[in-house]
Amino acid sequence: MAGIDDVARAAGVSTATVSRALSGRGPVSVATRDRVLAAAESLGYVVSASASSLASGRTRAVGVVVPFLDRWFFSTVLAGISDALVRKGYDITLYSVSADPAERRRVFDDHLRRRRIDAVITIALELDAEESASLNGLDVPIVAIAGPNPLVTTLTVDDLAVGRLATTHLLGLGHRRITHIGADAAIDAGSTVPALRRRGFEQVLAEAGVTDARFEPADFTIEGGSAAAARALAAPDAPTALFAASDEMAIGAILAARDRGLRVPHDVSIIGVDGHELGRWFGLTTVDQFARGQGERAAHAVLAELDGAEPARGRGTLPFELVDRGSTAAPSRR
Amino acid sequence: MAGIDDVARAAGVSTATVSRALSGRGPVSVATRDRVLAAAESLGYVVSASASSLASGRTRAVGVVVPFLDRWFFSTVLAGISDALVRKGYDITLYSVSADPAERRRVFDDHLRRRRIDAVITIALELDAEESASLNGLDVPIVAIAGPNPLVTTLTVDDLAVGRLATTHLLGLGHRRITHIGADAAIDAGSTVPALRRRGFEQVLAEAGVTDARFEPADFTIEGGSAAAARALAAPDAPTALFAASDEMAIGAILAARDRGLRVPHDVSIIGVDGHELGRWFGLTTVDQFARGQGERAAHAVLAELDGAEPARGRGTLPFELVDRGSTAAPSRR
DNA sequence: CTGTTAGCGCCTTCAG
DNA sequence: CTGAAGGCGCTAACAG
Repeated sequence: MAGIDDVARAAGVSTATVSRALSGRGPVSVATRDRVLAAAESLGYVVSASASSLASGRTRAVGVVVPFLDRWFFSTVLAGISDALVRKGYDITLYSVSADPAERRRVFDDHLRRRRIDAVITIALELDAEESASLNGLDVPIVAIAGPNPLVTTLTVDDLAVGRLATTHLLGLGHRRITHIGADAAIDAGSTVPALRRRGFEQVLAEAGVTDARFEPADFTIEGGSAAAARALAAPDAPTALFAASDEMAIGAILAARDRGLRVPHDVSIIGVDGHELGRWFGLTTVDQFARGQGERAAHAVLAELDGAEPARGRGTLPFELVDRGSTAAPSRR
Repeated sequence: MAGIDDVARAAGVSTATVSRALSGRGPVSVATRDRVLAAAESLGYVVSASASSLASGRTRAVGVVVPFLDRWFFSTVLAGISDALVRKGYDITLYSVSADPAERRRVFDDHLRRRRIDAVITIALELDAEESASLNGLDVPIVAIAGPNPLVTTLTVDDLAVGRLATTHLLGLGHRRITHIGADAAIDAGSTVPALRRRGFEQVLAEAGVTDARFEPADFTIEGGSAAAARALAAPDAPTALFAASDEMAIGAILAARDRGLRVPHDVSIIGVDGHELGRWFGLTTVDQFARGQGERAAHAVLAELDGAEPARGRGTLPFELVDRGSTAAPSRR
């Protein structure tokens, strides 16, 4: 494998000049640069990441930390990040943190601290104080796609508003008996994404004078959503509408409704959150949060900081939008 | 950030000893080792990946190359790989190659050659000769999860047998008019996964004396499968069964059948391939190929080679299995 | 078992 | 604009 001195020799210059020509840092005459580029090309020279990193402190890699790889939202955000980063010549180092606390600690205390990355993006991770500190200690740009976390720079959807939007939509159609399907977190857990969506739901209901804010816990899977919906719909005074905190749960709800012989939206309206591609096939009305775009935004934010931009302190705001595909309508009964 | 000499000083030994104690390579007395470990721990020392790689040639990272991140099969295999690798202290560097040939070349000619990884796993990539050569030139263990490719070590499902199994199942139920929904590749393209599944289909049909091997091309998405099924079912002499080369297409086919008012399996039987988790919700009969397990297998294969095992030359065989969930039955008409 | 001593391959002042 | 030279932080012989 060719090294930098092979290129230097072939181009008749010093290794310093090769380095400058190839990295674009420091002045090199056009003629020299072309000669170097040609030599590098013909020798198939590619700079060694470790040598370059060791000498320069830059790695041309971004770490991405996710809690799940095999769920739609995460792989879609990841795809967005990858697109944007590859285009700029960055590699992605993937850190998948499991539920196991010991393994999770190892990722933060060991893997992430190997100085292998120039920046970090976390996706929907609830970082505790220690983890936030550990990330900040890396001394690299960090962007968290997540609910607001005062400890790191975040890019976040206003999930309170998301919850309000979905609920307002149902209320506007005339629904009064509405069940929210969401995470089981204690509502006062405060700022987690599921808690915010739920609080938005309750706020709007309260403002409309609806005192009956129903709730069924579920785990953000189709299966969980299906079970939660089945429980809700089995009640004697069944809800006329379901608001699920994710599209996967909403799809589960649609399947559960069908199982009970209920037509959507005639017998029960269902709305989700996410913009899952599958939603289209179920005619699912949802609050789209443009997952892929979130990944791209995060990547751009991180790249900008690496280019010397001011770290976007605090919170960036991510867009969301109601997409009506027909799974909600006015209630046919009261 | 603490360096190796800080640890050496704190433990009262040389840096060489610290290196040996921490890496486990080379002899160190238990007492010394414990002292070093304690010092490292209390200083929060983590070895620098670039310095260590440069000196040792090892990176403790494995590259994973995928064509898509946001499709179920790929993210599921990736999750399997990640699980197995993280447990051994390896990082994953992700290379997502797009359809754009120029970008694709950059991944093989530039990114992968930065000597940032100790091994490579490719998922369902059809490598041309140049790309295979490029990978082999890396001089690291390579495992390709893919159709047989003589140029690199592969871990492959016998997709001819998969095609035969699905078709035999339908034939056994009494179907004779069967449409295969698969990739549009010319059948003689030979050894690609979709081509093999299709060939298995045609072989079994021919052996049973069925001369009418129907085919509809599609792109492995729900949407494509739906459109292909719609075309097939619109024919005057409509098929009584559909064999889709992926579960996503099979789900699309189920949706298309429903759209036409057909009941599955009463009016039309449908079988897929993959073991997609969603299949359960559609009662989809499929040939499961255990995607997550494939990732784990690949990771273990690569780790074994890194541990000095002989490269498993040639092809490893991956399991598959018919899972009957009820979307196939005897034809009700002829 | 442990310390000393060269690098690993490249980047980056510092002169020229 | 270009070259010389000293590290970047760690590992791997080689002695002892």
